Amino acid sequence: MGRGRTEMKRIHNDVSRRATFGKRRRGLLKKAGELAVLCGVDLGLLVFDDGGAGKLFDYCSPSTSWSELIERYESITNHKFQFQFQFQGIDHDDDDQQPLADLRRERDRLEASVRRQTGEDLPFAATAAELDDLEQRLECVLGEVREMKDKLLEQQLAESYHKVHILEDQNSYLRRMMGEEGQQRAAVEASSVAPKLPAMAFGGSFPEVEEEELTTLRLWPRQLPDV
Amino acid sequence: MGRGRTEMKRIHNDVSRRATFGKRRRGLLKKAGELAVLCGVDLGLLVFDDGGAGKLFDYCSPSTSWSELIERYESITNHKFQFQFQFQGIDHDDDDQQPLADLRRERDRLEASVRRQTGEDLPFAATAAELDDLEQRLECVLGEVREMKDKLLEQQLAESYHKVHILEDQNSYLRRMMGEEGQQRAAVEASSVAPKLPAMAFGGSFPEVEEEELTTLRLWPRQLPDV
DNA sequence: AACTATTTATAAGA
DNA sequence: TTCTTATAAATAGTT
Repeated sequence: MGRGRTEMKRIHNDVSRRATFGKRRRGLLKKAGELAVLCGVDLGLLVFDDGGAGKLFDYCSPSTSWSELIERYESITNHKFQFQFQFQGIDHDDDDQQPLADLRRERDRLEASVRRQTGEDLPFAATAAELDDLEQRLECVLGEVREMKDKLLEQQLAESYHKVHILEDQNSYLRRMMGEEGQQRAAVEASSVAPKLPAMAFGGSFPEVEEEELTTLRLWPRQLPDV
Repeated sequence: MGRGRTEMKRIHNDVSRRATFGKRRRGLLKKAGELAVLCGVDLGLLVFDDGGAGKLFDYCSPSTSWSELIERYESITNHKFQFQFQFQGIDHDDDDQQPLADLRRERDRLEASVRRQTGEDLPFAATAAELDDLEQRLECVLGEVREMKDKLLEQQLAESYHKVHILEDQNSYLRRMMGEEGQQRAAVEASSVAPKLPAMAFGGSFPEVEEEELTTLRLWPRQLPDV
């Protein structure tokens, strides 16, 4: 797809290969997401970028997780993968983990002190490192969770403001349609939990919010990764 | 691509969903192969067909294998499936294993989602309560990990003090045995770097600490702390 | 990163 | 199902 057909072999020009990688990778991830959503199937896509940063791109369908996918794959293919425990430090480029750094430094100091006194390495070093690693990862995940919670609350708040606005509009329209005598009944608190007004309750004349608008403003668009 | 645009939601008509699944699945697998060949990268695609036969469709680039892909994925995302293994023998009650497994699964899902995340959109639906719960559990586990680490360090420190004490005893005994003339040479600072005293340096007469005692008091028992 | 000429994928129909 | 075809989407080459 493009200007001229593409030979199906490795692109040797470094620049065009990188460009193509970016474009096709994006396309593939998008299509993977589309397939998952349109057909409601579980799938996963893993792409490794060996050049440069050695990044990883992946997609897995919303209803599942990679560990689940792998488990299912294993059970189907009857393969058993041995996962090695490894402790290569994933460098955390962010230096904002000051208390953690302090803790680690303190521990290093203690270990060094003990080594100085005993001339022996700590046989627990592996376990201590494991705990350290575990702690780091937990901190990381906890941070992510908190961030997500913040975002969630923010969006929910925005959404509820939007809902209030819609309800106020409906309310005022309702009052106008019903006239003075029904006003007391219809004047519900806009900010309280208001039951959805039945669409056809007024002979189909009630001005529903446009479906299109509801779609674009809805809280959790099952949007495909725009990667 | 086709006659009319396609709404990106699950196709409800069973026949067209199946047809679309076949077409798009083939297309996706083809494009995955093209990306792998054109750009010379490692990638893998897993698609599960839940309906009917429960078939599995997959592709992985010629230069690699699924087990390798999974290993690389593990090492990059720092997933550890034996994560919970670290807690075995430390957890007192076995009831703690279930929340851990839950936590692990939750974390997998979370990490995948966060990685998928672009811009401000959260690609999966989560309630604030769920995140709250997750946060609490993470905090709890994090607390446990820190506690374990602290206890480890405490224990190691205490044991090193004990060892220092033994060395001091040996040292003073040594001084007594050697008499006044050797005292200067032997009186090393107990807390400084002390070269290991050769056991048989004094004709086998040096009163070694009892082996039995050394065992019970031995500094670094190769076992998990009995926390 | 944007653009656009083309190719490719595929939705609906046969 | 498979083939056909009109049309949407992806993208190669270019700027």
